[in-house]
Amino acid sequence: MATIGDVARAAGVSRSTASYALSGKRAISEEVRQRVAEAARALAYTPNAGARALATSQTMVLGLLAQFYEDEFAPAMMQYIRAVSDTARTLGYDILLVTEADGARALRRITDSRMVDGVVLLNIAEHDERLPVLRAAPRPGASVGLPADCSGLDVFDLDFEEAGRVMVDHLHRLGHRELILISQPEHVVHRGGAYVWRLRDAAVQRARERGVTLHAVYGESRQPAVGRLLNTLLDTYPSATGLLLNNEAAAAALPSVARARGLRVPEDLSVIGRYSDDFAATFSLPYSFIESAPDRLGSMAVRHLVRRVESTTARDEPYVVRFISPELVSRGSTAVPR
Amino acid sequence: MATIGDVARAAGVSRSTASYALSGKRAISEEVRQRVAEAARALAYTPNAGARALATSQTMVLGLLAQFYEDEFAPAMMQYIRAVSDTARTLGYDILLVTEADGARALRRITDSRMVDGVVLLNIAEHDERLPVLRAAPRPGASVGLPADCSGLDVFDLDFEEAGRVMVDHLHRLGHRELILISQPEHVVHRGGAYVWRLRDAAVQRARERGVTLHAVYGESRQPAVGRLLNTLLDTYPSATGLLLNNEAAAAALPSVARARGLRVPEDLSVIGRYSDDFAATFSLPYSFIESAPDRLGSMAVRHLVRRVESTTARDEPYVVRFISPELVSRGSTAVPR
DNA sequence: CTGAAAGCGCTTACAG
DNA sequence: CTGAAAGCGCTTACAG
Repeated sequence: MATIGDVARAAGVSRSTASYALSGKRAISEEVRQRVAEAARALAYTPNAGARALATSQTMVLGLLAQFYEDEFAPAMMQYIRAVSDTARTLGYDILLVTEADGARALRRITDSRMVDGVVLLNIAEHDERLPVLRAAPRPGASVGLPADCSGLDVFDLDFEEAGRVMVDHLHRLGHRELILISQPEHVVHRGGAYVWRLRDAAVQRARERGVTLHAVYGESRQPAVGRLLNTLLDTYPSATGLLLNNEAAAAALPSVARARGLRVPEDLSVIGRYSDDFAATFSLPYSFIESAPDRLGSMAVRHLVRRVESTTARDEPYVVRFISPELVSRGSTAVPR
Repeated sequence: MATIGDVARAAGVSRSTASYALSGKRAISEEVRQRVAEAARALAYTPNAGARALATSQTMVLGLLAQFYEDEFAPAMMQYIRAVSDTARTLGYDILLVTEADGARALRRITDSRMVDGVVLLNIAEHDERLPVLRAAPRPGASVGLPADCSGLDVFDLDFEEAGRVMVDHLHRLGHRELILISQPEHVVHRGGAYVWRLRDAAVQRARERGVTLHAVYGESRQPAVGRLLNTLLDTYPSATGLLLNNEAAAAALPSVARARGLRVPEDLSVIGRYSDDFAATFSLPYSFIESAPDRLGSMAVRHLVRRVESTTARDEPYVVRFISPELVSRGSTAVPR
């Protein structure tokens, strides 16, 4: 493989001149610039990334830390990964994907060894063990998801409280007075999935304010348990007219449960989910839903991170916590109660 | 961040001794070894990855090239990515994930710049434009999926021909004489998805040999089209007693279609799918299926790649093409025809 | 068993 | 506008 030295020799200039001609970081006579460009082209010169990283302390790589849990409904994760990866590439960065079970250790490894210029944390927990590591790390980070302590990183998340209120308000306005809310399984809360209780608590409170009866339960994340649960709930609360789903697996299972029970949506039951448009397409879910916007969140996280990485002034700006407002996408699955 | 020089100074030895003490690559007195280890620990020393890569020409990073297509059923991809990532980490490698639309260009970029020691290609097409780039690249590669020309890389795939035969034979043995095979959409074939016609052609031929009528059609990849297609086919071939699915979206859509038609499986219809165990769990598919084994394939690809990367003898061994034998996982969805 | 030195391939002040 | 040189942080022959 050709080095900058080969290019310089071929162009008849010094290595520094070749470097400057290629980077454009100082004035170069047009003639020399062309000779260097031509030599680089002819030799198919590509800078050695390691050497450049060593010289500049920049790798043009971002770490992406994804956590996987056995008991979790996986299809949602891919969209965040794609959003982060695509946005990063647009900005000139590659992605080092880390799926190690011990996220804290992995984070330390890739930042301490200077493999990455910054880091995006996915699937963040309320008291995420990666956070102290990130705060002590020599590289900045951003998270998708809201931890209890947001110091030392930029945070991006859906406004789950508002999402809960929007769900309740929407059905209340249509005249519903008894609703069921199925959240993620309780162990997701124990693991630190704050978005579960954030939506739930806000929905419960809003329901109380509106005089709406809300049966808030924790769900399951797998079939057939989640299907059974849906049936049990519909049996237990026959007078409930609306179903709120902060649980992807439950949403994916609902169509077949509804069909089996001969339950028409929205005539017999109004339904609002919380997932992404892409998820709805994959599972062909015919329900109105709060868009969880993984693409927007992933993209925002990367853009902010890159800004912090690249600008010396941005590096020391205060950290931000940014919420996306929930958008209710109508698919016609809500109506005046029966 | 501490450098090897800092460690050496703290331990009162030269940098080379510190390096050797840490790597164990030459004999070191136990006392010095301990002093160096202690100094490294105290200073939280982590080698700079770029510097090490420059000195050793090894990055300990593997590239993972994933292609995404708009018209594709995405959930399957994640399992390959996880398998590759987890296996790589086990072997001491990190993963550079590239999702760029222009895969050939991306491949050239990461290999020419020496960002990676080797490369895994996912979602490979029959005449994949990344292949010539890989053959010319200074780094070895492995693919999951079988291209037309396997020269210059290691290839791993499910034996889709055998899968087609196993499906037909299984139902033939039970007494079925008329079957429907739903493949991926035809545009997947046009794009170079050879596994589609590999399974299809083998199934067609085996059916002919066995005297079985096989209606082989291309499917859809999205709802609601795929649901409509299922209904149309079941209407068109009412005497067919078995359904073979080489199409994830169709498999995911079948339960609700069957329920809507009051169709019992396997009493009225025997069904065999082709997907992974994980996919079956996610969509709670109650059908017997040929395991597509993304974890095994991803893991094999990485192991072979790493062997080639690390061993000078393996580097020049002939390239391999390895097929996984299809395993029929019984879920009780096949029976003697009605 | 240990050290001084060269070299990996870049970038960027320093000097002219 | 251009070049010679230093330096980024490692590893590894070379020498003793």
